[in-house]
Amino acid sequence: MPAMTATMNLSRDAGRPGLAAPNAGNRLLASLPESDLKHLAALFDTVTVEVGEVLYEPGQPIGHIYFPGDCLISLLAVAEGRMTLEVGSVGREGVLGASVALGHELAQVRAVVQRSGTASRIARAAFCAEFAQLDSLQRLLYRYTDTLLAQAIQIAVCSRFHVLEARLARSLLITRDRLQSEKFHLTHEFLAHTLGVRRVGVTKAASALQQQKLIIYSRGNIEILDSAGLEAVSCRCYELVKDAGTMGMANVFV
Amino acid sequence: MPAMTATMNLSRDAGRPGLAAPNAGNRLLASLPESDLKHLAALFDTVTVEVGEVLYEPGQPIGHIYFPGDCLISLLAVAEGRMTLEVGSVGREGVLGASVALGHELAQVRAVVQRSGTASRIARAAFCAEFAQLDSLQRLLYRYTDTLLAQAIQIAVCSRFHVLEARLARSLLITRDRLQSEKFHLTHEFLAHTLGVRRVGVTKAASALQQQKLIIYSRGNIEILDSAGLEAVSCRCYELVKDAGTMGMANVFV
DNA sequence: GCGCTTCCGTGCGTCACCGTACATACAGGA
DNA sequence: TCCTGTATGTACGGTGACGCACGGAAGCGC
Repeated sequence: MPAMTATMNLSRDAGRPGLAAPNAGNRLLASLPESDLKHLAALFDTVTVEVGEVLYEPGQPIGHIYFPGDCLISLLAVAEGRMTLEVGSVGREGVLGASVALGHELAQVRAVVQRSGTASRIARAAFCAEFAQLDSLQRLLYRYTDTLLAQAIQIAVCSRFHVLEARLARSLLITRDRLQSEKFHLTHEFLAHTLGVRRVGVTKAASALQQQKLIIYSRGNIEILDSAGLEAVSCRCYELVKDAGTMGMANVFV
Repeated sequence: MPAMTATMNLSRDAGRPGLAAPNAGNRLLASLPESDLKHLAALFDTVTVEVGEVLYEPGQPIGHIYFPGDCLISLLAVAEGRMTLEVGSVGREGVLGASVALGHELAQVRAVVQRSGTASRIARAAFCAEFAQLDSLQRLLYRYTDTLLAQAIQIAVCSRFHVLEARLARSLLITRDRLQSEKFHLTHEFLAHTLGVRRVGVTKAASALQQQKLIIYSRGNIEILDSAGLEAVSCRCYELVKDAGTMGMANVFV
């Protein structure tokens, strides 16, 4: 059982110079009309979240809605016991917990910080009130929820039909895309949770990828050596999820 | 390879007496404000769809948006080859293809008629135009998309972690709830597609359920004998999906 | 009654992944 | 330097599902 600390490091960000927007770099918020954005600004905190932090737990009430800046949140669906499966991830293009505005007060999935960073957050009551009034916000959230659905569907088929090695390759490629870096930190243990398999399973698959000189890793520090080769062994789900994650947003963020 | 006929039996329904609403009994449409509904009425056709009919195919452009009346549509995510997995189903409480209004012109999943019946449909262009103007419509669709997401997530974990027998039981219970009947027609072949397994796998699991006197079946005619017993062998996903499908709609359809 | 299609049942070898247990290796603090 | 925790590697029997193939049985049209 890994250490998923539930501690919370908050740091109020009282308007840095050069940072015009009151958000922490979240693109969903940034694409709101200027007037709506100003109106919302006062209701937001900027917080810092750390790797491993658990923001939501299934069945627990949602206290705050998060608009990630440079952090990355992993959405883990939880079956009984310690069996989990990543059904999506939320970065600066998205939002976490928006469904409270539709009446779902309890979280359905576990939300774990995959990369630490900042996020703008807003209390539930305030968010619901604003949601009811701002059509621009509703529209954005609808659009984003639709892309989450597309992701979840693709992950469902993928984890049902594709072998672990291909799924691991896909997962690594997606992580690379999101983090914009060929090197990142992910232990086999963490990957096991996102892929819904045993840790040993990840070790076997990862070691196979390493023997093919596609990746190299040591104590959680993973580096992608051969991006094209990795795509070759990965399933097509990579491209599908990748496209769904960006294309859906295309006509919003021009 | 089963017969999934792509034929299309259309039958224009020019306003039956006693049928005040211009929809075919769809509750999503019914919950729109009267004024909006009247405005939409002229744009809709009422069509009849038959079991096995394929309304959408992944990667193919979406021509019409369907608001089911008494028919039931199964959403099958398709991996390469003939591997499919049901990620949700759409009845009178929902809508099929609404995501075109968000710019997704191509279907992501296969949509197959599971029970024949009527549906109100509208052409894509007309739908997009209305969507842009009617806030009430956007709001409803957002809410429904959110419940679809909840379903898809639950199905993803379920098909990853739970054994076939439990998943089959869950699937049968959900079908019963949707069809409001202890008896319905579903072949092992069809179930195999929705569960993402071989037909023989379904036969084995179904035969196990039959030996436990939970169900009885013959040539596609399935009857649930012991509802409680079936719930016992099914996974908890049944209740979760069931709740998600109704509770999300609670404060709309009072 | 005959043939055809649909639907269901069974058997067999293979395989990916599981659960568990144990071993090694590196890292950082005391 | 030791020590403890984290991270990774290996091994082994078990099993649920796979792919394939074939057999039987029930309905339907002719």
